[in-house]
Amino acid sequence: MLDAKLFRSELADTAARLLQTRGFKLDVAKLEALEERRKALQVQTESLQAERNSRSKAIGKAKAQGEDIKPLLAAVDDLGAQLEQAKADLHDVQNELQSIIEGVPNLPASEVPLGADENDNQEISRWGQPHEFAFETKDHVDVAAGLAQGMDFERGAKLAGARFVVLQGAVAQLHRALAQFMLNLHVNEHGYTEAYVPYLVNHDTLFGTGQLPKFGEDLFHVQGATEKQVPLSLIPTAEVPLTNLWRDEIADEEQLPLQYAAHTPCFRSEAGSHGRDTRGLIRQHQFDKVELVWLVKPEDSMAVLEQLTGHAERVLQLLELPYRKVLLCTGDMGFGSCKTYDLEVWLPTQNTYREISSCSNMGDFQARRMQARFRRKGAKKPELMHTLNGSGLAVGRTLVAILENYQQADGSLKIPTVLQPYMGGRSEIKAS
RNA sequence: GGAGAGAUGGCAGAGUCCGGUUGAAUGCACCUGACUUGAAAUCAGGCGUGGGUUCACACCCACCGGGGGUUCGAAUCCCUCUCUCUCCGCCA
Repeated sequence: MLDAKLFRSELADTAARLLQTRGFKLDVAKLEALEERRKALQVQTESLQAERNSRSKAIGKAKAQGEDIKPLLAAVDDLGAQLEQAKADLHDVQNELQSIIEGVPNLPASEVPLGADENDNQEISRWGQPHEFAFETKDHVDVAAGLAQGMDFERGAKLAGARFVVLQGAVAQLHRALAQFMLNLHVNEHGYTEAYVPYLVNHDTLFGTGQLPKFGEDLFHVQGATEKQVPLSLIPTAEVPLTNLWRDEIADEEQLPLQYAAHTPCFRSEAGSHGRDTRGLIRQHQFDKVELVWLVKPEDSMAVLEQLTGHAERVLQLLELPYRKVLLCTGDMGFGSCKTYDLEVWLPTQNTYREISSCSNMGDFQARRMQARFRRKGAKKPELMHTLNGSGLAVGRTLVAILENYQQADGSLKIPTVLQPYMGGRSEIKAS
């Protein structure tokens, strides 16, 4: 959510920037009209309230002194109805304004390249050399099939439906090893606080990070057994619970920065993705991810984005997976982000780089929705924090990358050195 | 699942029965000043959040877990939801 001031004093400029950077059309005339109406109604409502308050006070005083309050009551007779009407009108206008403002994406940072879609993203760097295979490579589905059928999509479909999988044996173990390795790295070496969080969250929480009200159809929603229970939704990423840890709170300056890491499952309905990445583990309704979240002072957030991205890169480097780092253009960035780096891992069978991590500086966009603030030492007014998040990494896609990059001619799989301690010291998974 | 108690400012804790100058006593914490070589102690003052009008000074509105209601007026009365605690039952 952007600062309401941008829709008042700087409306024309804001609209121009949104259109230029995100192709987002702001209805300036409508906003101006609504704002004008809002101002008039709010002034009217508040002055009616002020009048009611003072008259009620007078009645109280008169009554305490034993005077006759009947004439005073009569004088206040029609105030109630007037006030009720003004309140209702104001409420309507404010709701309308609010729903427009809530739907406006964040403004990109000035250094973000202008562009319409992923074709305009800017490659920043590449790390590692894609391995030359002396044999015909199999994709991760086929590699896993040769490892005691460790990846079972038929059974996944039987149990739950399309885009679900069952992992078994050494492949399941490798999946777990990856998550453990990543979480340990971030907690032990990068200073993150490990967190275990709810996988179901309420709508206030989803509003805070920006999933609601606009992107509800990307989520799985859960209704309790009784009508009266509050509706919950499965988290699409641990960013949601981790960032919301500080919703409606004011931190002391010295408590910042806060950094959290969590390994959680993530659930996405993938509505609108029919036919995309239908084969394999790339796009599932349920996948695991190790997520990194920072809550920082505004002046630190850009530097922290570099640091955070570096932490995700470190995972790929230690796993010796070739990747590239991409700065997303204005048109390809997420709704709430002001600057995003994607990390893309090399997949030999697709002969291309595929997204495995996305690291974003959300600026104060989420903090404003959440009212997550901090107070500088000696300052009176609290300020909004900046929030950042990044995958470090998506576990399922990392498993894909390992199956494809570490496959051997005989159908076995080499285990990356750093994972071997998590695999009982084994250096390979034999073909079955 | 059954029975009961509760939710007030950064924290603790009055006020709620009997609605009225209560945005809320008091204590602690915190900030500023005085005293002190410095500190402690003491004294004086300050000290919630969001929003609106205004160039500004300032003024006004809302908020006592959330939502709704009664009333000229609600922290206080009524309904409802959520959460916390105690006891019993059940359970990974």
